[in-house]
Amino acid sequence: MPRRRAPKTAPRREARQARSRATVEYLLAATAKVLVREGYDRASTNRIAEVAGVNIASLYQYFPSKEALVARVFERYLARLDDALTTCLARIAEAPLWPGLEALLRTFFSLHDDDPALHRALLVHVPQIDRVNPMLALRERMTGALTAYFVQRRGSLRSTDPALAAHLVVTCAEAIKQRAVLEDARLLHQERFVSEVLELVRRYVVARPVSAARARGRPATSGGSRASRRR
Amino acid sequence: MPRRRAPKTAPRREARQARSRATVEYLLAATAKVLVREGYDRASTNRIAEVAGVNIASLYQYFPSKEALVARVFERYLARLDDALTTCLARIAEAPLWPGLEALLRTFFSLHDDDPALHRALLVHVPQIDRVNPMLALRERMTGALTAYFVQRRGSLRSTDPALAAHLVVTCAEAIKQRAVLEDARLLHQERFVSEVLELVRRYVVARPVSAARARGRPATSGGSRASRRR
Amino acid sequence: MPRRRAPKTAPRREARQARSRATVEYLLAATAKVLVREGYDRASTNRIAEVAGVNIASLYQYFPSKEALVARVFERYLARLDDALTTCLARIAEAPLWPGLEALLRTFFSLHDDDPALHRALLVHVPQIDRVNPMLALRERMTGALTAYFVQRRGSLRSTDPALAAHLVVTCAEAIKQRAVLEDARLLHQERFVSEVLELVRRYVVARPVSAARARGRPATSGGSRASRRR
Amino acid sequence: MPRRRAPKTAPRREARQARSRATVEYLLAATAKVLVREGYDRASTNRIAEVAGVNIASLYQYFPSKEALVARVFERYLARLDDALTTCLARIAEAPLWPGLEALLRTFFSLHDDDPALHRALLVHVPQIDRVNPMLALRERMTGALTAYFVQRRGSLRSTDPALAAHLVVTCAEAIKQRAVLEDARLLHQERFVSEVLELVRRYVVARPVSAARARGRPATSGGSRASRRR
DNA sequence: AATGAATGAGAATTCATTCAT
DNA sequence: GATGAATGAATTCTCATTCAT
Repeated sequence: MPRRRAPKTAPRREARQARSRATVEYLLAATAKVLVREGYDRASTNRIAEVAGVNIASLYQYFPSKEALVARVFERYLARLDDALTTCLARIAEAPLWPGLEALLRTFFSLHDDDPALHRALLVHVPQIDRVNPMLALRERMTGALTAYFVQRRGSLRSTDPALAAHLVVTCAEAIKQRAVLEDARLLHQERFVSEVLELVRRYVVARPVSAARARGRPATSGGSRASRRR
Repeated sequence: MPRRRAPKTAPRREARQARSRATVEYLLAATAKVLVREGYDRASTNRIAEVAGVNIASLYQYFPSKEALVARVFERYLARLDDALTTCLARIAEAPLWPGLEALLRTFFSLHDDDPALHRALLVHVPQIDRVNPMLALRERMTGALTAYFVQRRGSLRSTDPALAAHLVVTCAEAIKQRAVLEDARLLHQERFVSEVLELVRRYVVARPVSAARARGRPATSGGSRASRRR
Repeated sequence: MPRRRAPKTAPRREARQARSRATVEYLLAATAKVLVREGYDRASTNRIAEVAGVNIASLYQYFPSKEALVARVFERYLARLDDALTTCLARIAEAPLWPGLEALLRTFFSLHDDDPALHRALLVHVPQIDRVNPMLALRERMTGALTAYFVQRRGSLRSTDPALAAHLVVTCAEAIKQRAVLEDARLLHQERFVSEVLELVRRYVVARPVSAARARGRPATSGGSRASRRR
Repeated sequence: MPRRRAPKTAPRREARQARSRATVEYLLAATAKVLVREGYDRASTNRIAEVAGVNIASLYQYFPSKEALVARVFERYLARLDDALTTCLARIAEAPLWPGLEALLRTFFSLHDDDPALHRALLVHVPQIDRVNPMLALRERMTGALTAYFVQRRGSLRSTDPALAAHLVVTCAEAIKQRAVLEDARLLHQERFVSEVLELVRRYVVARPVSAARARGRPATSGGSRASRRR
């Protein structure tokens, strides 16, 4: 089993024609499937090609390594989340501190269910420090955006260190969601759970905790439907 | 590479004699070393035996699989943390809600540096859902203990769901520490960082946020030295 | 077919017990056989292991690569020649220029027939510039020894550059033998052929070409049987 | 890697049109380049096509195999040498034994530097017994021509076996040049080196070694510029 | 005539694990 | 009880070559 010292992840040849694009799709679908059913370690390139019904050599024409395949699957999986968060960030650009942040968190928590099993597999099996790990990139982008968001609302922010606050909020929110996905994804649909998490964040972030009544006012722009459900 | 479907982890034979015990020590030390230097995937039993200077057949006399070796290393690595937390829990058995919890958290954050590289390797490479993962066990025990702790102090607890509160506190604390270990272990020594984290937890946990002055009173029993350093 | 960038040739583990030594022998024999029958390119490690009746993994326990196997076979094959030449060099240490050189050349030409097919395969298929090529080493040693031999007999040497003379003599002798092995190994047994070659060398090396009669006097110490056969 | 048992080398289709011819040129240039830079083994048809900027299927439209490509490159590389030797042979058709032979050898030694790296790659990596190896063909032609040349000058020839003499001369000359190309191509430009080699041949070939003065007379027709440099 | 795509076959190498002494 | 040796089963990755459009 000759292992590459530094697994390459750059795409090899781009699929242009319809047929090859289909091949790539089969491969990615098979990767997800194998990842879910057999785990990262057992997901060999041969197995993936077999499940995809694609020749192993074709696999290597489009992906230079197993890592590249998994990274691509991961990226795709995160793309929706990325889009949703980016959209939400735009929407709350003018919102006050808390309603905006609440909307962002609700968006984050609500978008988890494309394929929970795949989500689990990706979280658990993909080594987390990999520079390629697209979740790291997303996390960093989010931390940056949130820091900027906090800086612009310094007046309402309790902490004097917006970057640190953003770091902690992102870390906690991600961890809470991650554990829920791994252990019981339904939690993320339960308003009892979600609002408890929101409370945790709000009390940390917002400068002078407003009265509970005001705090529970509807979030700025998004997640409204969900927010109203609470009551 | 014939992979066992269900990796065994039970110890095979008690190493009672001195020589046997030495062999086991060599093996565990080698496992840690290889894990750190080459990562989980590259840590083969052959390699470990070689580094340990132990015959591969002897390795299998004491450990039924690679997983068993790694699990044992992990357990050992967590043993100190486990001890410290258990001790601390005993000490704060009678303490009020916050000082006790602060002491517990400080203990948790301060005990991270036996071998950061090993810590990193274990965190990153060992699949996290593994039933064998001793960190899951520790986490569950801690969540249970904290739930009990909260139940006993219901009056001071803000949340009406002690179990959920414990879950969130454990999840966040673990995630924050884990990220620090992976990215910059020195953070856990910086009072600015630690007290920000404590603030996050305190505001969530404690019923009526006491004034800052009272909140910063010294913790109940342990972590005192560190706490006193603050002022 | 993941190819090593720099093929390793250092031996891996030495075979100590009788059983493993036998395994190594089988492997080397199989390497020679496959080399002869199928050529260097077709001689895969899998094929060699199969022919040897040895598990492929065992092969890799003793040899880190195909190159290492071939190099070992080559070394062994050259060992006899090396020995014979070294012995002869000792014998002619005190001999005059020509008889000594003739003895050396006769030794060189006569020792070719352990396994002509293997010889052919080695000559043809093993890339010649490979630093590992043991023939290069032998050639260099011989050139050095011959240079020293010439220096000590400067008076009788026609050329004023012993190193260059040695270089040319070694080059030509090797090439002539090599071509004979490749095309018609019997030539090396025909005195007509051999003495023509000797004449070529003698006329180049010896200062004042002695008369043919004297030149054909018996060589100093070795190769005598063969030499006497001539007349 | 499905290897043909008997690699075909016949050209598949005449490249009559301009574009086709250009394609062929690109392919041959790429073959040479890859051969030099990566060696024979690594020179895959895919790689060659890629470097040539030619579709792999087009490659197979003009060359039936990798061997055919390499053989064609080899032929081209030898064509100049072949031409030069043929021309020289014509020129010395009426020359006396030695001056003619000297001219031929000087021509042979002087024509080596089109692309030493390619020369080296071809010498080292192309299996030498290959029936396709164009150097064998050239060598045979030269040996034949030289035999005829010797036969016509029997009177001046020392040996009584012109064919054997030609064989030895060709073998030695080729070997000397080959080693020079592999180890230090500049040697072939140094008159000290070349004239030593010439001396070796002259003493073997010419019946009654003429005096040094006469032997160094200018060669018959070609290589004169170089020869004149000597004095 | 050219090209994008596909592929069967196989090469090198390693792993986890068990035997026989 | 320790050790040298052995091994079945994978794994990654490439090659020469052919199709289908």
